[in-house]
Amino acid sequence: MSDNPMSQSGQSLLFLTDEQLRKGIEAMFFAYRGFTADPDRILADMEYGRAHHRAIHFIHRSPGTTVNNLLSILGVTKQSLNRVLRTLIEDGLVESRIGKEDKRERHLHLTEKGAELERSLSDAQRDRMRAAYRAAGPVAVAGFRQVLEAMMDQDLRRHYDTLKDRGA
Amino acid sequence: MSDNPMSQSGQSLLFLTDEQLRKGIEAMFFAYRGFTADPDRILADMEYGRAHHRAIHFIHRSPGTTVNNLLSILGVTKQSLNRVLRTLIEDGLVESRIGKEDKRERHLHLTEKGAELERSLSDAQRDRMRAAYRAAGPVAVAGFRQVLEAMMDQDLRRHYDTLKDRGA
DNA sequence: TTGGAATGTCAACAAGGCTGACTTATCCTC
DNA sequence: GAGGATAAGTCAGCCTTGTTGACATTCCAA
Repeated sequence: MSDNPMSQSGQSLLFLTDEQLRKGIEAMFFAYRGFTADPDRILADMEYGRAHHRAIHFIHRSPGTTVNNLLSILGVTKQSLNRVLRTLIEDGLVESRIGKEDKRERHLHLTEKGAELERSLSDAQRDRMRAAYRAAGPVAVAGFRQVLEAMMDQDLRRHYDTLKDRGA
Repeated sequence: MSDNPMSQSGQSLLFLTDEQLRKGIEAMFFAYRGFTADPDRILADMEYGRAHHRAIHFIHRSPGTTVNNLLSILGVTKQSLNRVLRTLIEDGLVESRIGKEDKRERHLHLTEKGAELERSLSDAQRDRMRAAYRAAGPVAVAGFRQVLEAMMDQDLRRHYDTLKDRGA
């Protein structure tokens, strides 16, 4: 199972050693903590958590999305999402409109108040991302995105691509 | 707050637009799901969760580490860690040895059984990481690591560097 | 028109974070 | 040697956010 770094017709595959992979795994772990730290701090002051942030983010990205669609993006059960959604609706951050075509569906939109929170959360997260991007430079950023995209599950990748293409 | 892509003496800063940053944020979100998916599947069959995986990983990485040190790496409270650690010790995956120098300390080690689980978890996670690395290539991987390292909090970065240097 | 499929809601439970208060054992300094 | 500081562990109780199960509503196709 251990790698042979110089196999494959002499081409250097040193970046595929177990040691390099382990470093990548730990980098993901620590970086993700930083990635969520700023929004988490904002949310902690209110009675919301990371789940609320995720819902707000994707409703902002896809206004009018249905609960079912949101469900498959977030990868949680509808009961779990529902609890989060209910508090957001009660607090007047999200609006749930009964579908015109199919009355079983609920279409989700941010209210002005919801959009405000979304901005403060994504500003915080973007600031950190921008600092990291700036420090690493454009070539590194391209590589960063490539590796992340290759790391996704295929069905999640579908959602990601759909979102990616929309506002480009 | 919106970016001016062509500022800074004509140098292209297109990779710092809000849109690019948003794509990076979503890439992190979806990729992290993939990153944890395989170990999660293995753990779900047993009565363990992601918290157990993290403890096992870092005990494996730093055999003999103290509870306090593990605490600061994982960034959780001792009550939270203790719950996890207790089950691992009871199940014979982790051994807790009283310190030779300082008898207040407990030094943590994986048992053979614990090392076995660690291998099966990290094999699964490494397989995915390897596939992503291979698909993206060495240049992309270098960029990936640079951006992640720039994204960490400074105090976490310390832990990361300490670990990184050890087995290199 | 009726039964199955899909959408969404309510209730209850579990994992794993958290705080606070406390004990025990050990170390170290005055 | 006494007393404060430190390492570890414990108990109790709370919150968020996952889960399953049961159920109502709506749509659509046989």
